[in-house]
Amino acid sequence: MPRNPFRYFKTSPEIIQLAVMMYVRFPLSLRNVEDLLHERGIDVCHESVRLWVDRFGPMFAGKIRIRRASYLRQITQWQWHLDEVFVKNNGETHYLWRAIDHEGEVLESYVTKTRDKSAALRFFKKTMKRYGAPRTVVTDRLRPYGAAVKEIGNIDRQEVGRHLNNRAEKSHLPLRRRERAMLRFRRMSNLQKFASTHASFHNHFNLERHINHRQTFKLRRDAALLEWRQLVVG
DNA sequence: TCGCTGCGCCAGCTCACTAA
DNA sequence: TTAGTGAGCTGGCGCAGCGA
Repeated sequence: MPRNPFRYFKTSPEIIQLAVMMYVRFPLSLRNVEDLLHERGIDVCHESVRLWVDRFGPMFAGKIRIRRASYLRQITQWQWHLDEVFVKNNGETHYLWRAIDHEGEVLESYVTKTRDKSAALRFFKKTMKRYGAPRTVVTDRLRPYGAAVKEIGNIDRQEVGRHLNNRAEKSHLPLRRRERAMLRFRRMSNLQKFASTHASFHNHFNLERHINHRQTFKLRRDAALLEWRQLVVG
């Protein structure tokens, strides 16, 4: 029988879940979330929100990943789009590697200090360990990708093109918005943890509003919210 | 023991002010 | 008009102390 992770917390799991969702999903600061909860008659300090996000964010993200696992197994072997983006971390430049599938689902996020062959190789192996080998890999012209793909033995599956990888480039935008709201990340471990959590939340709540009819979008939004609320129960 | 709070620190950003 | 500077603000982070 697994222990209830909320057993010591004085605040109800529903409120904790709401606060975590607000902070991770939307570009809000800890103090913004504190104010919004206060508006609903919930009095907590911003530090409690930080504690909850740190403790329960990865837990919720893990549950989302487990629930989407069967869906991901069906589709993720089609095509991967890989891209890396630099992120300032306490003044130092780090690189956030991300793998996106052909439907815009964020498969993996990985933070490294360098942008070389070994970093690309680690990222590849980590992603393939979780999802298996893709049919095709789309990358930009960054050389470490070619070297890593060659070492893995998938060179015939790599597609390189200036505009082919727009899907991956565009997928950075939500994280960039979030980063701007946070002003910066301070620690590499926090960046890695937040990037993974943010990706899971984004996958769950990304309902492709722009390509669905309003009615379809509303149904999918209700379903996502219902599933989200069941995470605490399940 | 552990959640929660309050406080202070640090780094980055914005904007008003000043000098050239 | 433009570039440089510094004060003030914002938000993340660390930590000590309180209370259940």
